[in-house]
Amino acid sequence: MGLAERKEREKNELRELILMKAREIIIREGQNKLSIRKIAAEIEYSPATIYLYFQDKDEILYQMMQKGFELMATSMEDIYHESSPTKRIFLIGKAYIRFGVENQDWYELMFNAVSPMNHIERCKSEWGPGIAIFEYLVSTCSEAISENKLTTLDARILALQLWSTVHGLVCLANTLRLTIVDANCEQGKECDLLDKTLENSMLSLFNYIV
Amino acid sequence: MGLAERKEREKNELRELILMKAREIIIREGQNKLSIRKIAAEIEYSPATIYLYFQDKDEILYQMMQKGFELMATSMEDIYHESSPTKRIFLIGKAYIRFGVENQDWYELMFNAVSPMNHIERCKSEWGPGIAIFEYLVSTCSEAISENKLTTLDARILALQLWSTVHGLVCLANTLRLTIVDANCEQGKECDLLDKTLENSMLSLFNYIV
DNA sequence: AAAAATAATAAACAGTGTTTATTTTGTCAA
DNA sequence: TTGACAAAATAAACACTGTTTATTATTTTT
Repeated sequence: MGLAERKEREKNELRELILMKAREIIIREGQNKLSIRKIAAEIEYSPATIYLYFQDKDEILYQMMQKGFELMATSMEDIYHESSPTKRIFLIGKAYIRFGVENQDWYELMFNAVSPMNHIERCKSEWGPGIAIFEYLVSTCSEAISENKLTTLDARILALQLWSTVHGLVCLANTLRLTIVDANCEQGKECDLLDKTLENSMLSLFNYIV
Repeated sequence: MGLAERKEREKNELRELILMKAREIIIREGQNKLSIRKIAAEIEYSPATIYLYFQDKDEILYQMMQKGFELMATSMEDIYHESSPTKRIFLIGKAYIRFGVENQDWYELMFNAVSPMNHIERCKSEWGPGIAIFEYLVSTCSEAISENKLTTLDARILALQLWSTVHGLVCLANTLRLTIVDANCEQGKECDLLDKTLENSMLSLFNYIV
């Protein structure tokens, strides 16, 4: 008697519909324009209904964050083909920055927003995809370190250095701080400064061996 | 006839009172709890009155940002005594991170918030104190480069590398991303990872000469 | 003292997230 | 098929938010 299953399926379908619409709104109007009431209006349910499927707005944002990680993962797929770990790190950095400036709302959600993290407090150690990306970077750093015989370097610290650099760059760019420091670097468009700084960071981090 | 002056003074006094209360609220309850109505209640005026002294909330946030820069500047005062530019850069980095994690709300306003920047759009090139700090870093980098005879380095790029790294670290720490990646690094308290990464960055950025 | 200018406000508008009590809908046994 | 029960959906309210407008109170000037 597939009744319970059907019920379950229907519940999941509405859950997915809510997330889908939320995604559409974020893409169309930006993250800060997303509201429970707007989702409700678009799926033609009352706002209260959404609370039968999600604990609160934070949980929706948390789910959106997960979707963002999926997006990022697919945008980085072709990098894995690169065999040289050093070059791979460079490509990861470039792709990371690219994703960050081209998907500002997702990026904000994934790496800057605190409200979806409030939700994590409850279901501890659930920032899975985020950790996965970082751990991938760590192991790539390990490979690169042994390839370049830079035994003095700690892979974890190196990974964090890289992450901080690109994260810092993306944040500064997205919040218009680079525009101010360097007028040539306008929001949205490809910015030399970003690439140049990343390149320099790579060079110095690998002790000018690259 | 000091009437116009008195009027002007009174107007400025209320302006300052508004900013003072806003500051108190931010310190007491955090930036996202700051509201026009709360300020109004605390200064015992109606919310509408505030709009006679400030265009909108963004302008208040912008003014708060300026206060934040003053705060940061005073917290960095003793660094100027250091004569070695290389050491000075390191001290700036440490002080920057320290300020960032200890004054999260100010930091958010100064280096991450977009809404006060909306206000900048109107009164272009007004992120003065922010630029000042960056330019100070650039010139310190220049000194350090010539001191260490690293003529291949561009002072501006180097400054941006440094800024990105510390900014990235502060952001990751403040938004709980470091907590997740490294369980030993809890919010608020001094975190080894921050210092270690900064140290490593300094080492690599200066080509292991330091 | 009357007129003009300035300052302050009450009330409304259009939003926000969330909760509670109520109503509608669907399921299942008698 | 009908009545009982459970599940799903909602209307309405609560407590907020930023901002505007028309009105009232105060102060200055004539």
